[in-house]
Amino acid sequence: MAPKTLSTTQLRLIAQRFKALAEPSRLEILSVLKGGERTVTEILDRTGLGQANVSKHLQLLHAAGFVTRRKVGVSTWYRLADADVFRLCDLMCGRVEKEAATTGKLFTR
Amino acid sequence: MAPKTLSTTQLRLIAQRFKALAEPSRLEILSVLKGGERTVTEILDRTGLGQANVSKHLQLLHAAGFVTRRKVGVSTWYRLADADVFRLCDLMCGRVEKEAATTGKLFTR
DNA sequence: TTGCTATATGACTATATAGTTATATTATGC
DNA sequence: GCATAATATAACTATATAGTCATATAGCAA
Repeated sequence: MAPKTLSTTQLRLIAQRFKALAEPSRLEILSVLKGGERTVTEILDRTGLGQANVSKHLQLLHAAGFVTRRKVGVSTWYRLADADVFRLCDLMCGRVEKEAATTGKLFTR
Repeated sequence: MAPKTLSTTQLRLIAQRFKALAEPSRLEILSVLKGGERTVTEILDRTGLGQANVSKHLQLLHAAGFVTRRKVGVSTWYRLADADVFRLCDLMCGRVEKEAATTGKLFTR
């Protein structure tokens, strides 16, 4: 079972994973990967982000365990590691929507 | 129902909330609040963090909607806004534990 | 070999923010 | 009024990192 209090190390590890989800660009990349396994080039095309930038985001997401990858020839295919990303983002998205409902409406775009 | 794709604004709002959970000190504060409503001074005593630092973290957590507060006399009592923090942290904690199980064991402390 | 494509990485800049110190605010008691 | 306590905030420093540009690496084709 889970311990009552978390060690400093555990707090750092958990915070590090939240940080991986704490950037709009990375959330956008994950959103693309929600559609299925993709190459880096496909992610570039669908997000419009810079190549080096996407590559670094993918390294970070991989280090955080949110995506897996496999190399095929000259390409690298990335995919979501599991369904936790959905659960986490859906929870957060629900909060934002709920707040928008009380605060007023979400600005258009 | 949830939209298929998220707008830039929504991505920013969701990322901002993840960022609120992306710091060990804030996770520690939330962990303290898991034990119930607390004043700032109580949080200071239990975390050992600096006063100004805790105050700023609490402002941020409040702005992100994770905690509510009420003033009583000269004190401010903070408490968790809802149970989402548990769900989010438990999900992340589960990931860290699972990874620790495969990677090797978690370093002691 | 040369050239081309896909991806990764190093160097750099600009920005955000955690933490600290000092100060301001606000409520209470005398 | 004044003093004290609890909390918030402003100014500052140090560090982390998102983004960009240039370059490196690696596979494939001719």
